[in-house]
Amino acid sequence: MIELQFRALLEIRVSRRRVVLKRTFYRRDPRVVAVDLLNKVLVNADGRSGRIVETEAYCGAFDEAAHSWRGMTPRNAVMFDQPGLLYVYFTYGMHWCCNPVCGEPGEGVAVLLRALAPLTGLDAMRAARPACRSDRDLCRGPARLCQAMGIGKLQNGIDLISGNGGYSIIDDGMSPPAEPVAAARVGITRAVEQLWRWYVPGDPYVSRR
DNA sequence: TGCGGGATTATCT
DNA sequence: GATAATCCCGCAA
Repeated sequence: MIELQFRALLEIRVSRRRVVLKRTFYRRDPRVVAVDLLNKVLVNADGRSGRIVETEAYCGAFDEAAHSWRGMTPRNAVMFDQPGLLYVYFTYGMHWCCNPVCGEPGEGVAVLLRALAPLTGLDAMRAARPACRSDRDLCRGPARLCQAMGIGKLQNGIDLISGNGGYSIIDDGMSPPAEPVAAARVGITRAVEQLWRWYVPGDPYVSRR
């Protein structure tokens, strides 16, 4: 009986989270979503989790640095799909990076997750990143966090809101920082002047200061 | 602590 | 055929 009540409570909580997250992603400018995602928690159902401390917005047709800038291709199709899906892409011949999709279906906008502060499942993260020397570097960088969290080709297109793909983003009550730092995006050659990277000021897990 | 170069392949021109 | 939303290691200081 008690367990049933607990379960019901948990489900209400989870569904509230989903409502919050749906509102976070749906019909919203990726530059707003990028700030909103700071201090939220990326969760793998296997127990690994980390707090999002650095993000970048990619703004579709009017952003020359976005994969979606030239329109839809097989690779970037998920970016044009429903908000709340995860767009995962392969780059530099060996790395995976992940982006929650936001905005309106068809817009092609998303937010690159660039760094996490590891919270739980550190042993699994270390095992997934044998080359990593320091826990500080486990999730400090977009490809590092994917490797640590177990995100790759198979996770392209999973739904973060339902959590059916094994991953979700959770609001555990911590608000985004009052004064997020806006900075230039990393590793791009076009639209470099846009300050569409944001991070938590002073956080040691941010990839570049 | 910080820099420079090599790794390695899907994707698009 | 060139490029890429990067990482890691070695070396210098």
